[in-house]
Amino acid sequence: MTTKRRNNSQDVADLARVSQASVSRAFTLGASISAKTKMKILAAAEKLDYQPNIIARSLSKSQSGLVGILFANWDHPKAAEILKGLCEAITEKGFKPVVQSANTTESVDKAFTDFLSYQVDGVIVFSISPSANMSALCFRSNIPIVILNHSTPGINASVVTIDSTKVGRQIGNAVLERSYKRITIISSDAHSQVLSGISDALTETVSQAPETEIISQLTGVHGYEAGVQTIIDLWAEDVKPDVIVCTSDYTALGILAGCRHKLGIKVPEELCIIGLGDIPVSGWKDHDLSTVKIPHDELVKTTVTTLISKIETQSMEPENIKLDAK
Amino acid sequence: MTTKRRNNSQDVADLARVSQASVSRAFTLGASISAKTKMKILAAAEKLDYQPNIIARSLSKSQSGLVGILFANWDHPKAAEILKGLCEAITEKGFKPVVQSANTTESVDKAFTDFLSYQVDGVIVFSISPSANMSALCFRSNIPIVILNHSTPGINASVVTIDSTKVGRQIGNAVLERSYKRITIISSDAHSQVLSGISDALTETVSQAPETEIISQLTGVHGYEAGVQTIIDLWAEDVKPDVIVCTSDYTALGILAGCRHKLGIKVPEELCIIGLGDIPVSGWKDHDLSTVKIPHDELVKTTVTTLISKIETQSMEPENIKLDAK
DNA sequence: AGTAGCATTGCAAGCGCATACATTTTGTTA
DNA sequence: TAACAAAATGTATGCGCTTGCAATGCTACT
Repeated sequence: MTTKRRNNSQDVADLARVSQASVSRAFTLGASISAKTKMKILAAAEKLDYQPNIIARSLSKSQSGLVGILFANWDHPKAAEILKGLCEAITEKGFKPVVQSANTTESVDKAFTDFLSYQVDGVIVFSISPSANMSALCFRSNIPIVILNHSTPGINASVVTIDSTKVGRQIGNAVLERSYKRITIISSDAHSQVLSGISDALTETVSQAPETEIISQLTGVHGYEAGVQTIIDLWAEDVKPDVIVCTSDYTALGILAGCRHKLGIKVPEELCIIGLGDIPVSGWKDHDLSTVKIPHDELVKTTVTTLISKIETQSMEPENIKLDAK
Repeated sequence: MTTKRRNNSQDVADLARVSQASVSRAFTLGASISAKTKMKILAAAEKLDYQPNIIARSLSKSQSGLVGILFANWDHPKAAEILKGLCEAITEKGFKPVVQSANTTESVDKAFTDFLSYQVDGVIVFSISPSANMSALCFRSNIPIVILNHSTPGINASVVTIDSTKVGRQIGNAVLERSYKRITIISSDAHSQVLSGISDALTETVSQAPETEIISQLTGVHGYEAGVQTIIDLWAEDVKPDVIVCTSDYTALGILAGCRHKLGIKVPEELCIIGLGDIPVSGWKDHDLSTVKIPHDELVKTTVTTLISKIETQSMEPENIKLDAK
């Protein structure tokens, strides 16, 4: 079977008895063209299944309308929601998202060079940072980068995160209000900026109450099973906090299960568990967790808005945007 | 700030003192070029931050290397995993995924025309079907479509699904083996092919055992809360199955919670709950569900492989591929 | 040395569209 | 109705790359 060529603007022009340029104008918003010929052209286009070839348009306008999304953390409880939000917001702004998955340094670099090849107009990075090399390259090429949910100092890129210091203070205040005394912090990622922000602010806040203290801090605990094990270990070592602050809701659920089914600890009577992340499960009736709500939707929208505005203004100024959590 | 033009192949050619065509060949696998000049060109390219402009390449080769992913069901428990799998598999094959979100008829059509504009080489559709119009248009334009996890007859597209008939038989056999007598089927999507396949095969299988029957079948039940309510309603109406087959694991969890916390029904002693979907929660220790495992990974890989092979062979033959579940 | 045969390289013509510029048409005003 | 401004259209070029074809360089063999 011979592959029949797609119809192009010239074909439409011939059918409508106008010049190719007019066809182009008919499909360009605000171009100088009369209503009458525009009608004629659109009719002809319809008849020929014609759609402007955006690849060609991209080439001649030297901007592709593509936004690269580099997605690292697919295990994030809200991964689907976040990606959906990004894609929809990007589409709504008249761009198209090209998604790449990457989590090692090499694959991130590879993804970035691919993005450059595809002439993306901007890049959104989720839960990871590009190498200094790549961010510099993008900077030279005038391609703005916005990083969501991860912050690395010294990168030529804008960053959108939650205000972890504020979250830490909020948790701290909540803890003080309820007169808890012994705090344990459990997190998965030891190097997370969010963690250290929370940890610092929490430490500072509770330091004002003489009898309240952080009795232990564990990192590298990730997921449900690990949560179960962790709480068992803590009790075995006789480390018994009355509040546990947990940076992942899944882990929080594991801790909860461990308390109830293995150790017979009453939650929330004997032990209060505070999670961070707002996974849907946590709202279910048979669990009782306190959760810090992260405004993912707002984070996502802000990210896209920031990027698009940078694309349109050709601005490469790095911005640092922090949103409040609840 | 004046936007400096990205370097192009001519710039590299000038620096390396060769023709522009040679630069192109240096970046084309298997092109006729000597090792020596290739080195020289690559060095020059490196120096200039040069990356071939894939947009231009696409235009001249009239194939974009883009694959459209139309993603409808972001609430699917494995949405992130599936999308990740699709993106990675597509990238691995040397293509790039462009993701669109759509669930209404109009937005699907819009997404498809966008895909056509972007000259995608193929389209993957998840959990929804394109309109007959669009599939016909793609057919005329030689753009293969593969639909994952949804089947609509009479569409010019290939379909990859699980073999629901076989799943239905498997469940049926399991039910018979354990001598359950009264079956209730609960599903979210009334029009799902998967459901009817399971339902039919299950009906047929259990019809061989005289005392076993399907006592009720509910559709439109979706999510945890709905599951809780449903089981309460059933018991209130004195409809008391000893097995519930549930096409969504979230709903299954709701039913489970309802049994245990609201009605005091012992699971699995008094009632067996069978879920379909394999969400991670279901493996947790404090739940006891039977789950039909769906080989998402295999489905995803098969989908991509099928699409790419169609792209490369220019084949528009619709295929119907069914995989086994466990 | 001469030359056939092959590997390299250069040349130039597109790919489909946008757009600066030239040209024609339309509308406006005296 | 002439004269001129504004709007509409056509013409021609370029975006950066691939690729058919022609020209060149090289090897091997007589």
